[in-house]
Amino acid sequence: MDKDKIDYYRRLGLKITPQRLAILEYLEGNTSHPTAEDIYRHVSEKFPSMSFATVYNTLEALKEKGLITELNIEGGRKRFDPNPQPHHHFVCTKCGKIIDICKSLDLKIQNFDQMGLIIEKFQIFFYGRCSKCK
Amino acid sequence: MDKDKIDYYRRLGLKITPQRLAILEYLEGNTSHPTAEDIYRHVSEKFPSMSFATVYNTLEALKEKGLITELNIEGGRKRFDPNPQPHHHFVCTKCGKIIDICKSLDLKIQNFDQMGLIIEKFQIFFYGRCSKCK
DNA sequence: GTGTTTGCAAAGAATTTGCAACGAA
DNA sequence: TTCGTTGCAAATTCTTTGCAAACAC
Repeated sequence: MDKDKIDYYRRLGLKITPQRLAILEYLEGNTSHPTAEDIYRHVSEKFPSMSFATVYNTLEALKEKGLITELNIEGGRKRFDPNPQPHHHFVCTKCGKIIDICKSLDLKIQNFDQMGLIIEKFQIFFYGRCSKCK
Repeated sequence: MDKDKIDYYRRLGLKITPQRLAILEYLEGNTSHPTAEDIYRHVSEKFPSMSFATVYNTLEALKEKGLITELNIEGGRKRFDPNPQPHHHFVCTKCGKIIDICKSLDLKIQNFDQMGLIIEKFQIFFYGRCSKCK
């Protein structure tokens, strides 16, 4: 990872340790929506002494900075999504694959103020069959 | 609960035990999106000997019959929603309250077939502030 | 009677915590 | 030097399982 990017993370208030760097590198451009375990397995190849606590720690820090999103999808475990642009998700009900749906979807979100609600963001989960499973 | 309703559940293939009845009664019309623990706490007042296994058992059976939906919302624990009509959810990012959004939302879900995806259903989570927290 | 459900206790998965040692800035 | 991070192990939290007894139908 280049210095500019590291400086960017630092300016956000993240201390950059080698472990964190490895996690950031693994997440960068990753569209597989990994679980904490996926991240642990991958990064601990490079840092065999690394613990889960560090993974969760780092993920929590990244979440606070808005660099990743936590996805809670049926199946229990949390998944982490480093895609910074607003998007939605398709979940294959057979194989479990999660696909980013990046197209912007027009949604009439008027009338929420009448209900006294202020919407900050919304997230859509589509469920169905992916091209391999249909 | 009246006999007709019980018969309805029986015809779905559910054996109706007193514990299950109590769970069904608790869920009927319930819009609080309870966790398994909420259900356990409430029903165990009537059946102090009841175990969590029975709660999870029953919820699993109801889920299979399509009578309830499982919601996975940030925070880790599963929530259960007995509202049978298609709807979406608003989650208050401050107090955690979950509100049903029952209005039908037009969503252009064309083009998914071009991506090779077959959509069975979709679910929208809105995040923001509720009337008390804004 | 038959097969399912219950309750218990124990196991299991996923995540979080306490704390001493370490290391980035 | 300072304060946040790491690694370890243990603790928590939430959910599931195995099995004998009880129960619905």
